[in-house]
Amino acid sequence: MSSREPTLADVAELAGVSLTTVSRVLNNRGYLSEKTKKRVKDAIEALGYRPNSLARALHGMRTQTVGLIVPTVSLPFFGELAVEVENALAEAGYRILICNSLGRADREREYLSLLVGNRVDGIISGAHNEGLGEYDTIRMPLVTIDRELSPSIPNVRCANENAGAMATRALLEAGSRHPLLLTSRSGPRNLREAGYRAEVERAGLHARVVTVPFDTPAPQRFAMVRDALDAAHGDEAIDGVFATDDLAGAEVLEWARMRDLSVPGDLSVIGFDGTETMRRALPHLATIRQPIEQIARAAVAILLGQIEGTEPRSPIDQDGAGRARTVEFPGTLLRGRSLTL
Amino acid sequence: MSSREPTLADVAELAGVSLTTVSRVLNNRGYLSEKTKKRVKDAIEALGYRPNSLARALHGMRTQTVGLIVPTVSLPFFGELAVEVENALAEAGYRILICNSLGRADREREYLSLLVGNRVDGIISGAHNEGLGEYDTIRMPLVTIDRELSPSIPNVRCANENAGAMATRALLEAGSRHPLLLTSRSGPRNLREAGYRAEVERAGLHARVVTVPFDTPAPQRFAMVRDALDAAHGDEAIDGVFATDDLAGAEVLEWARMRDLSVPGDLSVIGFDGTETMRRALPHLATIRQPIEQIARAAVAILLGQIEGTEPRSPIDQDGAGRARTVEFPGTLLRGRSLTL
DNA sequence: TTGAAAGCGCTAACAA
DNA sequence: TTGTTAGCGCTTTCAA
Repeated sequence: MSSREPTLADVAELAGVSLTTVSRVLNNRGYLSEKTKKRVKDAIEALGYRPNSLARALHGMRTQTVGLIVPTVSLPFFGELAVEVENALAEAGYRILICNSLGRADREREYLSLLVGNRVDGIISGAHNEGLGEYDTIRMPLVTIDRELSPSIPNVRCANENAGAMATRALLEAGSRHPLLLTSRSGPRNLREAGYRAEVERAGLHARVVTVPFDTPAPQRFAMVRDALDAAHGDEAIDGVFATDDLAGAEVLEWARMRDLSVPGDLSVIGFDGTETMRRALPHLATIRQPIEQIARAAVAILLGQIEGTEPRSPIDQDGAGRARTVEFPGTLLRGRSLTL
Repeated sequence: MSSREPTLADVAELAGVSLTTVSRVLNNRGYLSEKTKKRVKDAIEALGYRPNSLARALHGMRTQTVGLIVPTVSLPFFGELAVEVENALAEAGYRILICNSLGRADREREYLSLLVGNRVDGIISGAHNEGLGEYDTIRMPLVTIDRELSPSIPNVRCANENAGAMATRALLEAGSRHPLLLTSRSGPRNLREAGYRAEVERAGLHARVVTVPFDTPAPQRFAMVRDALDAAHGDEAIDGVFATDDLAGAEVLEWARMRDLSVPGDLSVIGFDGTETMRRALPHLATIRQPIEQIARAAVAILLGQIEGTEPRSPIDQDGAGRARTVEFPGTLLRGRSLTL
């Protein structure tokens, strides 16, 4: 807009000192007389000068910026995760560059490039399309959240398998004999599913898994849930559902209402995540709360340890071998009317 | 990690050409023989070279980055807004730097400084603590979303006053005679409130407004809503509530359940925002949907117009005088079981 | 078709 | 206590 941003030189000229002196005042380094200090500060004030962080970073210094890649901050879990990561970073004087991959590999690839191009000091990824080779190219500190990318990259997450078992147990204790799992992608990498399967088998029951992909667009999504649940229900009456996220849990509740199933009379429901937003929206939905703040803090601590080259001697996990650390935090069962009255 | 990122010089050396040539290949400028082009490209590939955008931007060029300030992306409205803004920007080759002010003036101030320091090309602010003088210092393109900051700064928003009236009318049509407004800050700048008041008066009824600040921490928040509604209800039975955001609407529903008020039998409820997340979580909550995508696109269009110096001759609004444009998009009434069965 | 050299705004030796 | 100077990685005249 109005002309260009003032530079160090402008300040120096106005204050009648050299560039170095201004730089010193800015960084509070070396010996300065109070008088020049004041003169420089006044000049800075008068011009509304703000140091150009790009030039600063170019000098080989840190950018003090960390990239965070998530599927989309519009989902409460990732939104809250982003804010917690931002808070943890802010305490250490770092800032965050948030990237929404939307679950698309091309966007994730692009963002990875962007982050490297912007010389962030490190990356936290909570969204990795499996098989994105680009991560191997990354020459900077990297930590993943939730999904594990590779055994050589530190991973922080909720103890998903335990939590999955906990949720399933809660359904069984509420009397469910035919508990069903509603998740977004089934497979061996789905640890919540593994917990569910283990617990169901232990009870001598059989597992039933229904899948609705995470990134299904809004209009079709509920229809898919409805159809899938209808099909399963016709097969053998569903009397309990463990949905691996709370929004899916909400859809189960809506389905139950449509089909005149009383909750928890005919059907118990438990979700996953326990974000603040979903607690406010549906306080009666039982769920497993992920310790988002702890996860964010641990991820940041590990990353900053790598960046600053001083692996913090944190109490959390330590892997003797060459393998990176994996840190798991337990989830918390939040009971609610959707489970037991 | 492994050593440092490769630079232009590294590529040039490996390819056996000059820096200029590599730069040319990168930017596809000037005449190059196919042979050198290929040699350079191979070298880039081999080294995994990624241009340093900071150095590039330092050269007075655009950073192709726009800052977005919102209270917090953990709230669905702002989360979805951020993603839409990001999408609109991406189409134009720009990226986004998301900042969560958390409603704190100090953090907003800090972020403003950060954005200027990072030489973003422009700022979109959806979170302005009133009376933050810093905005006057901003020498770059600036657009506000929702709340108006100053008449000289373009503002894009939902037609809040109309929408507030629409919501109120919906309650009245559903039979409410004592509709109450639940909002986060009451006052003349609250346009949804203005719409509510106008409609209530037109119907010859009296306005009742209950306030629970936006940034009340989770545990206290519901208690405050409950107490305030209890007090109002004891005063004169509430038979309708217009909550100026859907999460507050959800709390009203919860309060009604606690107090054994049937919805919509005893009490009609309508919220505001209509985000995808809240539609999934509470599809039966009537609401006014804000056209988030349109808002985001318009804000980006206006901002890029300023940045690129070609005010797009958009159909939307045009202000003859020196005042900036204000763009309003209508909200949409989404009926639901909380209003009428 | 290619290269040499200056400079973007800043920091950091090295002098004075 | 302050200033001079040489880069950081890149783009861009101006020459060749």
